[in-house]
Amino acid sequence: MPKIVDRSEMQARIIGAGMAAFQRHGHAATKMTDIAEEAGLAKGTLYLYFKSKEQLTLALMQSLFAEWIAGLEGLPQPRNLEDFGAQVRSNAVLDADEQKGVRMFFEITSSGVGSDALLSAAAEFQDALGAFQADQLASLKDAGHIRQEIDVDAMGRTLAAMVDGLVIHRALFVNDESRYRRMVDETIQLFLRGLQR
Amino acid sequence: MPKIVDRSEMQARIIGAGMAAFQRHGHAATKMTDIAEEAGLAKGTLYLYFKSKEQLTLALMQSLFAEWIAGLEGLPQPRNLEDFGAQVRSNAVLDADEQKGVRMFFEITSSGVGSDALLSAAAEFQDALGAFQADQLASLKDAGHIRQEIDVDAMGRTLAAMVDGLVIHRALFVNDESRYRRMVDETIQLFLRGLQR
DNA sequence: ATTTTTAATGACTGATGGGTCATTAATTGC
DNA sequence: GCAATTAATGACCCATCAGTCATTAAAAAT
Repeated sequence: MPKIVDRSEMQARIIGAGMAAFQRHGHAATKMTDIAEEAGLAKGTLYLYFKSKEQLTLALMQSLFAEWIAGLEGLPQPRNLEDFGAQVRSNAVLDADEQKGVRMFFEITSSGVGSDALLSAAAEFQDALGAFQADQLASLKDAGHIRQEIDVDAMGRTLAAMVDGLVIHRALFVNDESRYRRMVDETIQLFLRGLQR
Repeated sequence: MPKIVDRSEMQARIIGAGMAAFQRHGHAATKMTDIAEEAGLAKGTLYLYFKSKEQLTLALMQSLFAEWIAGLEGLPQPRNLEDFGAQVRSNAVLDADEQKGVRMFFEITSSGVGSDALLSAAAEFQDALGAFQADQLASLKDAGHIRQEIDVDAMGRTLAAMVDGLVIHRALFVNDESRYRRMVDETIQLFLRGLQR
């Protein structure tokens, strides 16, 4: 006799709406009402699925991390340095929506919103990204394409950080697309030269 | 007969207090009262010198940019690649206070606080940083220490972005000091290898 | 010392927005 | 259709905080 609802489906719907709202107006400026409206629900309903804005934000970010990590899973190991460069490029060149996502990511992580839980989730995510890069590097190293003395773990994490640097500059400071393209080109050159044996 | 006060000195005092407060608790969580208390003033007094929190934030950031840029002015041109690597290292390795500053910088720029004015000031600042790096690279290029086909302008801006990537990862995600040191080491190696002719 | 002028103050206001809950709507089983 | 149960709603509550302003303090000039 009870009305039955798929809880996790509902949560996903709310998270999707939150994503859109946060990306449009920023996290701080987004009201719970905005998210509700975006999701086609009333504000009170949100609180049946998340007990606070902070918790919703945490769940949203975790879902984003999972999505981003999943996007890497499918990628093949690079056969050579050119492959690797192409992959770096595709990580660094983002469309407008992805740029909004990056901006949101850094707004939320750099303000202390979800306090500890969120920051450590973000750190874990970055570690996973670094591990992915390290894995790619390791396969290049095994195949003899890069110098043997490279510490692939440290370098993988470093690459993740440097690509983040590019990407956040694109999202915040570099409006000119072609200018950014040149930056990415220089980056690839630097990487290829710096890594090759 | 009037009581006379040095306006810009007072503004500097308030900006200093704001800096401390923002770094301690984050920009969003800092109340005007906190800043006033830090400055040893009453809240109302702040409004005699800045007409809103937003404007105070803008002035604060501009002052921070000026300070950071001034810190570069004194630096000598690198005589060789080792010099350059050492300079990159000193840009990337920050003490706890500087890390707080970095976090504040990205919190404020990635939320849309000062809207247009602040973002374009930040973009201008980044351009100045990039130009500084470009200048350093140009002198290395002239002296024949790096490859001639490098586009020093694009590469300078790129270096600024990549160092920002490292630095923000340190401020937000990498707690382990020695781990970060390894990342910086790998970065320097990559740069030196990638740039040298 | 007194006057004049501006600086500083902090109690107050008004708006905002996160979070609640009594009420209403839906859905399911019989 | 009806009863039972849970879902959804949005008006309401209330803590917070940016910004104001009548009042008080300070200092400069005579």
